[in-house]
Amino acid sequence: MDAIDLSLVELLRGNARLSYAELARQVGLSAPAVHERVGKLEAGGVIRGYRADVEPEAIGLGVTALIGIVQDSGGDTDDVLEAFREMPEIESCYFMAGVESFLLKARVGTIAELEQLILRLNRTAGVASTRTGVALSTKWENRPQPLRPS
Amino acid sequence: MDAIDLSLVELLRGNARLSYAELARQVGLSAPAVHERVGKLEAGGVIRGYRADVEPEAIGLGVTALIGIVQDSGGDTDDVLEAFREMPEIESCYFMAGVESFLLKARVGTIAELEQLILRLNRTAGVASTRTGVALSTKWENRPQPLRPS
DNA sequence: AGGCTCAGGTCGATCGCGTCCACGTTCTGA
DNA sequence: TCAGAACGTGGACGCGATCGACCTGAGCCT
Repeated sequence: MDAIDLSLVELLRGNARLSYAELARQVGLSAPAVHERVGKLEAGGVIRGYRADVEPEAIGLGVTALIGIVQDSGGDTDDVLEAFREMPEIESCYFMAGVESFLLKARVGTIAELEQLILRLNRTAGVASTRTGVALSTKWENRPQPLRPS
Repeated sequence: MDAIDLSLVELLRGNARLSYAELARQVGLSAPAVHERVGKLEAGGVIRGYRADVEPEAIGLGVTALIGIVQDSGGDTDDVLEAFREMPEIESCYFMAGVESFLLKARVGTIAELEQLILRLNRTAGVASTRTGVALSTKWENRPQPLRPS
Protein backbone atom coordinates (compact mmCIF):
# COMPACT_ATOMS: atom_id res chain seq x y z
CA MET A 1 0.00 0.00 0.00
CA ASP A 2 2.11 2.89 -1.20
CA ALA A 3 0.97 6.38 -2.13
CA ILE A 4 -0.11 5.31 -5.61
CA ASP A 5 -2.28 2.51 -4.27
CA LEU A 6 -3.83 5.02 -1.92
CA SER A 7 -4.57 7.36 -4.82
CA LEU A 8 -6.16 4.54 -6.75
CA VAL A 9 -8.34 3.63 -3.80
CA GLU A 10 -9.35 7.23 -3.34
CA LEU A 11 -10.16 7.67 -7.04
CA LEU A 12 -12.23 4.50 -7.08
CA ARG A 13 -14.02 5.48 -3.88
CA GLY A 14 -15.10 8.61 -5.67
CA ASN A 15 -16.01 6.97 -8.96
CA ALA A 16 -15.87 3.22 -9.28
CA ARG A 17 -16.44 3.29 -13.03
CA LEU A 18 -13.28 5.13 -13.97
CA SER A 19 -11.47 3.30 -16.75
CA TYR A 20 -8.01 1.89 -16.16
CA ALA A 21 -6.76 4.31 -18.80
CA GLU A 22 -8.17 7.23 -16.86
CA LEU A 23 -6.81 5.96 -13.55
CA ALA A 24 -3.44 5.55 -15.25
CA ARG A 25 -3.48 9.18 -16.38
CA GLN A 26 -4.39 10.37 -12.90
CA VAL A 27 -1.62 8.52 -11.11
CA GLY A 28 1.01 8.75 -13.83
CA LEU A 29 1.43 5.08 -14.65
CA SER A 30 0.60 2.96 -17.66
CA ALA A 31 -2.77 1.25 -17.92
CA PRO A 32 -1.39 -2.29 -17.47
CA ALA A 33 0.44 -1.21 -14.32
CA VAL A 34 -2.77 0.22 -12.89
CA HIS A 35 -4.65 -2.89 -13.91
CA GLU A 36 -2.23 -5.03 -11.98
CA ARG A 37 -2.27 -2.82 -8.90
CA VAL A 38 -6.05 -2.70 -8.76
CA GLY A 39 -6.16 -6.46 -9.22
CA LYS A 40 -3.88 -6.86 -6.21
CA LEU A 41 -5.95 -4.47 -4.12
CA GLU A 42 -9.02 -6.56 -4.93
CA ALA A 43 -7.25 -9.86 -4.28
CA GLY A 44 -5.81 -8.53 -1.02
CA GLY A 45 -9.26 -7.58 0.25
CA VAL A 46 -8.60 -3.86 0.30
CA ILE A 47 -11.21 -3.31 -2.37
CA ARG A 48 -14.20 -5.51 -1.54
CA GLY A 49 -16.32 -4.62 -4.53
CA TYR A 50 -17.92 -1.86 -6.51
CA ARG A 51 -21.43 -0.64 -5.84
CA ALA A 52 -23.81 1.72 -7.54
CA ASP A 53 -25.05 4.26 -5.03
CA VAL A 54 -28.80 4.33 -5.52
CA GLU A 55 -31.38 6.77 -4.21
CA PRO A 56 -33.35 4.52 -1.82
CA GLU A 57 -36.67 6.27 -2.38
CA ALA A 58 -36.39 5.53 -6.09
CA ILE A 59 -36.41 1.80 -5.44
CA GLY A 60 -39.19 1.79 -2.91
CA LEU A 61 -37.12 1.95 0.25
CA GLY A 62 -38.19 5.26 1.67
CA VAL A 63 -38.03 4.41 5.36
CA THR A 64 -34.71 4.16 7.18
CA ALA A 65 -34.54 3.01 10.78
CA LEU A 66 -31.75 2.50 13.28
CA ILE A 67 -32.46 -0.23 15.75
CA GLY A 68 -30.61 -1.03 18.94
CA ILE A 69 -30.79 -4.61 20.14
CA VAL A 70 -30.46 -5.74 23.75
CA GLN A 71 -29.45 -9.35 23.90
CA ASP A 72 -30.98 -11.98 26.17
CA SER A 73 -28.57 -12.98 28.89
CA GLY A 74 -27.61 -16.46 27.84
CA GLY A 75 -28.64 -16.02 24.21
CA ASP A 76 -26.04 -17.12 21.68
CA THR A 77 -24.65 -14.16 19.78
CA ASP A 78 -23.95 -16.19 16.64
CA ASP A 79 -27.53 -17.43 16.46
CA VAL A 80 -28.85 -13.91 16.77
CA LEU A 81 -26.48 -12.77 14.05
CA GLU A 82 -27.57 -15.59 11.81
CA ALA A 83 -31.19 -14.58 12.27
CA PHE A 84 -30.37 -10.96 11.44
CA ARG A 85 -28.43 -12.02 8.38
CA GLU A 86 -31.53 -13.60 6.95
CA MET A 87 -33.51 -10.40 7.16
CA PRO A 88 -32.69 -8.56 3.95
CA GLU A 89 -34.04 -5.28 5.30
CA ILE A 90 -31.05 -5.08 7.63
CA GLU A 91 -28.48 -3.31 5.50
CA SER A 92 -25.86 -2.85 8.19
CA CYS A 93 -25.12 -4.64 11.42
CA TYR A 94 -22.65 -3.44 14.02
CA PHE A 95 -21.66 -5.32 17.14
CA MET A 96 -21.46 -2.63 19.78
CA ALA A 97 -19.99 -1.88 23.14
CA GLY A 98 -22.73 -1.01 25.63
CA VAL A 99 -26.06 -2.32 26.77
CA GLU A 100 -27.31 -2.70 23.23
CA SER A 101 -25.20 -5.45 21.68
CA PHE A 102 -26.13 -4.64 18.12
CA LEU A 103 -27.03 -1.63 16.15
CA LEU A 104 -28.87 -2.32 12.93
CA LYS A 105 -29.58 -0.03 10.03
CA ALA A 106 -32.69 -1.22 8.25
CA ARG A 107 -34.41 0.05 5.16
CA VAL A 108 -38.03 -0.71 4.28
CA GLY A 109 -40.72 0.73 2.06
CA THR A 110 -43.33 1.73 4.59
CA ILE A 111 -43.86 2.21 8.30
CA ALA A 112 -46.09 -0.85 8.22
CA GLU A 113 -43.17 -2.92 6.98
CA LEU A 114 -40.99 -1.43 9.70
CA GLU A 115 -43.56 -2.52 12.25
CA GLN A 116 -43.43 -6.04 10.87
CA LEU A 117 -39.65 -6.03 11.00
CA ILE A 118 -39.60 -4.87 14.62
CA LEU A 119 -42.09 -7.56 15.57
CA ARG A 120 -39.93 -10.16 13.88
CA LEU A 121 -36.85 -8.86 15.67
CA ASN A 122 -38.57 -8.99 19.04
CA ARG A 123 -39.68 -12.53 18.34
CA THR A 124 -36.13 -13.61 17.48
CA ALA A 125 -34.53 -15.99 19.98
CA GLY A 126 -31.80 -14.23 21.92
CA VAL A 127 -33.30 -10.77 21.54
CA ALA A 128 -34.48 -9.28 24.83
CA SER A 129 -35.60 -5.91 23.55
CA THR A 130 -35.31 -3.46 20.71
CA ARG A 131 -35.19 0.30 20.51
CA THR A 132 -35.99 1.87 17.18
CA GLY A 133 -35.28 5.33 15.87
CA VAL A 134 -36.71 6.41 12.54
CA ALA A 135 -34.64 8.61 10.28
CA LEU A 136 -36.72 11.57 9.17
CA SER A 137 -34.18 12.38 6.54
CA THR A 138 -30.76 11.23 5.50
CA LYS A 139 -28.49 14.25 5.24
CA TRP A 140 -25.72 12.16 3.73
CA GLU A 141 -24.57 8.61 3.86
CA ASN A 142 -21.29 6.80 3.24
CA ARG A 143 -19.50 9.93 2.27
CA PRO A 144 -15.93 8.90 1.45
CA GLN A 145 -13.49 10.79 3.62
CA PRO A 146 -10.18 12.00 2.25
CA LEU A 147 -7.41 9.53 2.97
CA ARG A 148 -4.38 10.42 4.98
CA PRO A 149 -1.14 8.65 4.18
CA SER A 150 -0.51 6.20 6.99
CA MET B 1 -38.62 2.74 -13.96
CA ASP B 2 -39.78 -0.48 -15.56
CA ALA B 3 -38.61 -3.99 -14.80
CA ILE B 4 -35.53 -3.66 -16.98
CA ASP B 5 -34.42 -0.48 -15.24
CA LEU B 6 -34.87 -2.28 -11.96
CA SER B 7 -32.68 -5.14 -13.17
CA LEU B 8 -30.02 -2.71 -14.27
CA VAL B 9 -30.07 -1.00 -10.89
CA GLU B 10 -29.85 -4.32 -9.12
CA LEU B 11 -26.97 -5.52 -11.31
CA LEU B 12 -25.06 -2.29 -10.75
CA ARG B 13 -25.72 -2.38 -7.02
CA GLY B 14 -24.04 -5.76 -7.01
CA ASN B 15 -21.15 -4.81 -9.30
CA ALA B 16 -20.75 -1.26 -10.45
CA ARG B 17 -17.99 -2.11 -12.90
CA LEU B 18 -20.03 -4.36 -15.16
CA SER B 19 -19.58 -3.31 -18.79
CA TYR B 20 -22.55 -2.09 -20.78
CA ALA B 21 -22.08 -5.10 -23.02
CA GLU B 22 -22.41 -7.43 -20.04
CA LEU B 23 -25.41 -5.55 -18.68
CA ALA B 24 -26.96 -5.77 -22.14
CA ARG B 25 -26.55 -9.54 -22.18
CA GLN B 26 -28.08 -9.86 -18.72
CA VAL B 27 -31.19 -7.87 -19.49
CA GLY B 28 -31.60 -8.90 -23.13
CA LEU B 29 -31.12 -5.54 -24.80
CA SER B 30 -28.41 -4.08 -27.00
CA ALA B 31 -25.48 -2.23 -25.48
CA PRO B 32 -26.53 1.21 -26.77
CA ALA B 33 -30.01 0.73 -25.32
CA VAL B 34 -28.52 -0.13 -21.94
CA HIS B 35 -26.17 2.81 -22.23
CA GLU B 36 -29.08 5.14 -22.74
CA ARG B 37 -31.13 3.66 -19.90
CA VAL B 38 -28.29 3.86 -17.43
CA GLY B 39 -27.61 7.43 -18.53
CA LYS B 40 -31.22 8.32 -17.77
CA LEU B 41 -31.08 6.61 -14.39
CA GLU B 42 -28.02 8.71 -13.57
CA ALA B 43 -29.53 11.92 -14.90
CA GLY B 44 -32.76 11.25 -13.04
CA GLY B 45 -30.96 10.87 -9.74
CA VAL B 46 -31.80 7.22 -9.30
CA ILE B 47 -28.14 6.29 -9.55
CA ARG B 48 -26.15 8.83 -7.57
CA GLY B 49 -22.72 7.44 -8.31
CA TYR B 50 -20.47 4.44 -8.19
CA ARG B 51 -18.24 3.69 -5.25
CA ALA B 52 -15.51 1.22 -4.55
CA ASP B 53 -16.29 -0.60 -1.32
CA VAL B 54 -13.06 -0.48 0.65
CA GLU B 55 -12.03 -2.32 3.78
CA PRO B 56 -11.80 0.56 6.27
CA GLU B 57 -8.98 -0.97 8.31
CA ALA B 58 -6.85 -1.11 5.18
CA ILE B 59 -6.95 2.65 4.83
CA GLY B 60 -6.33 3.45 8.45
CA LEU B 61 -9.94 3.86 9.59
CA GLY B 62 -10.24 1.05 12.07
CA VAL B 63 -12.58 2.72 14.56
CA THR B 64 -16.28 3.11 13.82
CA ALA B 65 -18.54 5.03 16.15
CA LEU B 66 -22.22 5.87 16.19
CA ILE B 67 -22.97 9.14 17.88
CA GLY B 68 -26.33 10.49 18.95
CA ILE B 69 -26.64 14.26 19.16
CA VAL B 70 -29.05 16.15 21.43
CA GLN B 71 -29.62 19.62 20.10
CA ASP B 72 -29.63 22.81 22.14
CA SER B 73 -33.10 24.22 22.47
CA GLY B 74 -32.91 27.29 20.26
CA GLY B 75 -29.90 26.10 18.27
CA ASP B 76 -30.30 26.37 14.54
CA THR B 77 -30.45 22.95 12.92
CA ASP B 78 -28.91 24.15 9.67
CA ASP B 79 -25.90 25.61 11.46
CA VAL B 80 -25.35 22.37 13.32
CA LEU B 81 -25.60 20.45 10.06
CA GLU B 82 -23.13 22.76 8.41
CA ALA B 83 -20.66 22.18 11.22
CA PHE B 84 -21.09 18.41 10.91
CA ARG B 85 -20.63 18.57 7.18
CA GLU B 86 -17.20 20.04 7.65
CA MET B 87 -16.04 17.14 9.76
CA PRO B 88 -14.83 14.57 7.24
CA GLU B 89 -14.87 11.79 9.83
CA ILE B 90 -18.66 11.89 9.79
CA GLU B 91 -19.51 9.49 7.01
CA SER B 92 -23.27 9.43 7.52
CA CYS B 93 -25.69 11.85 9.09
CA TYR B 94 -29.34 11.07 9.79
CA PHE B 95 -31.89 13.52 11.12
CA MET B 96 -33.88 11.48 13.58
CA ALA B 97 -37.16 11.44 15.36
CA GLY B 98 -36.63 11.37 19.12
CA VAL B 99 -34.61 13.17 21.76
CA GLU B 100 -31.42 12.83 19.79
CA SER B 101 -31.91 14.97 16.70
CA PHE B 102 -29.04 13.45 14.77
CA LEU B 103 -27.35 10.15 14.51
CA LEU B 104 -23.87 10.23 13.05
CA LYS B 105 -21.71 7.41 11.83
CA ALA B 106 -18.08 8.40 12.14
CA ARG B 107 -14.93 6.62 11.18
CA VAL B 108 -11.49 7.44 12.58
CA GLY B 109 -8.14 5.76 12.89
CA THR B 110 -7.73 5.57 16.64
CA ILE B 111 -9.64 5.99 19.87
CA ALA B 112 -7.60 9.14 20.49
CA GLU B 113 -8.96 10.61 17.28
CA LEU B 114 -12.46 9.61 18.32
CA GLU B 115 -11.94 11.46 21.58
CA GLN B 116 -10.91 14.56 19.66
CA LEU B 117 -13.95 14.27 17.43
CA ILE B 118 -16.31 13.96 20.39
CA LEU B 119 -14.75 16.98 22.03
CA ARG B 120 -15.18 18.95 18.84
CA LEU B 121 -18.80 17.85 18.59
CA ASN B 122 -19.53 18.88 22.14
CA ARG B 123 -17.94 22.24 21.49
CA THR B 124 -20.11 22.80 18.42
CA ALA B 125 -22.70 25.56 18.76
CA GLY B 126 -26.18 24.07 18.93
CA VAL B 127 -25.06 20.76 20.37
CA ALA B 128 -26.28 20.16 23.91
CA SER B 129 -24.88 16.68 24.41
CA THR B 130 -23.56 13.63 22.64
CA ARG B 131 -23.83 9.92 23.27
CA THR B 132 -21.26 7.71 21.60
CA GLY B 133 -21.29 4.00 20.96
CA VAL B 134 -18.20 2.30 19.59
CA ALA B 135 -18.60 -0.52 17.10
CA LEU B 136 -16.52 -3.46 18.25
CA SER B 137 -16.95 -5.06 14.88
CA THR B 138 -18.88 -4.44 11.71
CA LYS B 139 -20.73 -7.62 10.80
CA TRP B 140 -21.80 -6.17 7.50
CA GLU B 141 -22.50 -2.77 6.06
CA ASN B 142 -24.55 -1.42 3.16
CA ARG B 143 -25.59 -4.84 2.03
CA PRO B 144 -27.80 -4.31 -1.02
CA GLN B 145 -31.21 -5.83 -0.47
CA PRO B 146 -33.05 -7.59 -3.28
CA LEU B 147 -35.45 -5.25 -5.02
CA ARG B 148 -39.12 -5.88 -5.19
CA PRO B 149 -41.03 -4.59 -8.19
CA SER B 150 -43.03 -1.60 -7.01
C1' DA C 1 -58.36 4.70 -41.67
C1' DG C 2 -54.26 7.17 -42.63
C1' DG C 3 -50.45 9.54 -41.41
C1' DC C 4 -47.48 12.37 -37.88
C1' DT C 5 -44.64 12.28 -34.00
C1' DC C 6 -42.08 10.48 -30.47
C1' DA C 7 -39.92 7.10 -27.50
C1' DG C 8 -37.08 3.61 -27.55
C1' DG C 9 -35.11 0.00 -29.83
C1' DT C 10 -31.40 -2.39 -33.39
C1' DC C 11 -27.47 -2.35 -36.46
C1' DG C 12 -23.06 -0.99 -38.23
C1' DA C 13 -18.85 1.60 -37.94
C1' DT C 14 -15.24 3.76 -35.60
C1' DC C 15 -12.24 4.58 -32.01
C1' DG C 16 -10.42 3.91 -27.56
C1' DC C 17 -9.77 0.68 -23.82
C1' DG C 18 -8.67 -3.79 -21.58
C1' DT C 19 -5.58 -7.15 -21.41
C1' DC C 20 -1.87 -10.27 -22.77
C1' DC C 21 2.97 -10.69 -23.65
C1' DA C 22 7.77 -9.69 -24.32
C1' DC C 23 11.12 -7.01 -22.62
C1' DG C 24 13.76 -3.31 -19.65
C1' DT C 25 15.07 -1.50 -15.00
C1' DT C 26 15.89 -1.49 -10.18
C1' DC C 27 16.69 -3.64 -5.94
C1' DT C 28 18.07 -7.22 -2.96
C1' DG C 29 20.30 -11.09 -1.04
C1' DA C 30 23.47 -14.93 -1.78
C1' DT D 1 28.90 -9.83 -9.20
C1' DC D 2 25.20 -12.04 -10.52
C1' DA D 3 20.44 -14.25 -10.30
C1' DG D 4 16.03 -13.48 -9.59
C1' DA D 5 11.99 -11.03 -8.11
C1' DA D 6 9.14 -7.13 -8.35
C1' DC D 7 7.50 -3.75 -11.03
C1' DG D 8 7.37 -1.01 -14.70
C1' DT D 9 6.78 0.10 -20.19
C1' DG D 10 5.32 -0.44 -25.04
C1' DG D 11 3.14 -3.01 -28.72
C1' DA D 12 -0.59 -5.78 -30.45
C1' DC D 13 -5.06 -7.32 -30.82
C1' DG D 14 -9.79 -8.13 -29.87
C1' DC D 15 -13.68 -6.34 -27.43
C1' DG D 16 -16.42 -2.63 -25.63
C1' DA D 17 -18.17 2.21 -25.73
C1' DT D 18 -20.48 5.23 -28.26
C1' DC D 19 -22.30 7.72 -32.27
C1' DG D 20 -25.40 8.09 -36.13
C1' DA D 21 -28.74 6.17 -39.29
C1' DC D 22 -32.61 3.71 -39.49
C1' DC D 23 -36.79 0.73 -37.84
C1' DT D 24 -41.00 -0.12 -35.21
C1' DG D 25 -45.06 0.41 -32.45
C1' DA D 26 -48.11 3.44 -29.56
C1' DG D 27 -50.75 7.36 -29.22
C1' DC D 28 -53.06 11.05 -31.32
C1' DC D 29 -55.07 14.27 -34.66
C1' DT D 30 -57.59 15.03 -38.76
